[in-house]
Amino acid sequence: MRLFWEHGYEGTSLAMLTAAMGITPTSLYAAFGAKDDLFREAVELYNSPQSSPTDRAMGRPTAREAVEAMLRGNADAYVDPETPAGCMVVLSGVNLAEGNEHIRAYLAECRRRDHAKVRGRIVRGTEEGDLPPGADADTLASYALTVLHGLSIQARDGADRERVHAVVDAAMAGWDRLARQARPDAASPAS
Amino acid sequence: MRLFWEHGYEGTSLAMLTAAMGITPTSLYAAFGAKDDLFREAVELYNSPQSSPTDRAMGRPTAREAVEAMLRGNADAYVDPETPAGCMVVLSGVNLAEGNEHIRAYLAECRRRDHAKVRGRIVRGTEEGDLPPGADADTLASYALTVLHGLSIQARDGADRERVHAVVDAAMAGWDRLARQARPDAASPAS
DNA sequence: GCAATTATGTAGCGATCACTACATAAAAAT
DNA sequence: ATTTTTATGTAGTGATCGCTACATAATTGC
Repeated sequence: MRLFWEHGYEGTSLAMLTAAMGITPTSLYAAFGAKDDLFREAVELYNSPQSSPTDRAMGRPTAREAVEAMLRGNADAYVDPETPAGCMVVLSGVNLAEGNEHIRAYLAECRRRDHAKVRGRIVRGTEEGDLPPGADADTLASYALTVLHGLSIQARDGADRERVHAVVDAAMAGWDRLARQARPDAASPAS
Repeated sequence: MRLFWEHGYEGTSLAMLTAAMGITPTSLYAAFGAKDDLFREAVELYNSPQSSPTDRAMGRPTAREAVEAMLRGNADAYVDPETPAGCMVVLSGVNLAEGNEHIRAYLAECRRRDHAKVRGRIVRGTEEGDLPPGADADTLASYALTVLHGLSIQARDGADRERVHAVVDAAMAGWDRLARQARPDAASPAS
């Protein structure tokens, strides 16, 4: 997982994997199947609920707190010196040769699910009243995930904890105003 | 440039490059040198001032307009169906095998220069008075670039023009409030 | 026209890629 | 104890990687 996380799918060779695991290619293939099977298992481990800051954050009492906690929890993980910088789902399948597009598609699907999680939490916020009823959940979620994905690049470029939290501060500064902007198809408020 | 843009440095093979250019490896090496030399030339072409939305945007009359124009100009380019999605500088050197770290370092330096450009434009805004004097230029620039970098991922994931512009709307919604937040070392305003 | 130079194509270099046939070693079943 | 099954290591598969020696073709200088 750490090798794929750091070097990406194609940047990680079987030789690197077998050396890190202390086993031979035969054993690796017997245990995990092909390279992309192993990669999927590594991504699933990365996304496991007990270690996912996103899943934990969604439980916060309000949508705003949930989004902010998601950004901060992930930001902390991105700059953790114990692990590779940034998010594995964002960074491990960007550069692919012809024939490996399914890796990108798989990771894009993971990101799409994250978007759906955040979007769902925001919708819940409008239902529970901590967000205005006309708030544009889709755009709010896209905005939150854009910042989240951007933080992966910042982390890879060496941003420290203070820096990424300052960016989260900045990202959240406009939240309330943003939430008041109704989605285009929402019914007009009765002035 | 388009091949490197789409597939990244290692995802683009010499065979792909020679096929696209219609020349043989010998001619390619005679004209451009090694693969990383060609890559650098491609990035320089990508970053050429006459086609850089960022450079054009920095000329806007206020810092806020400059940042917003930078985001919108790049966002338009990221979703242009005529070119690969997202930003070449952000996306072409993410996954690298051992031994090619200099490619990431080169692109990270490009991104650092973009940060410096935006930061410089924001500082100018504080000097010219269209931003409060204590505005935290470093954090504002980091925030703008985080959104910018995140937009590259959104574009790769298939976001369309409407979507990325909605994200830019969201990103700019908090700008004025953000600009009023003084940097930590700024002198306290009188009263 | 002829020699020197430059440009281009062919073929193949060693290295590494993901992956596997084969043989051996350990474990389980009978 | 013997056979069957499972696990593991060795060695090497064809393919492709970036790159280049060599030969030929086009161009240039005189």
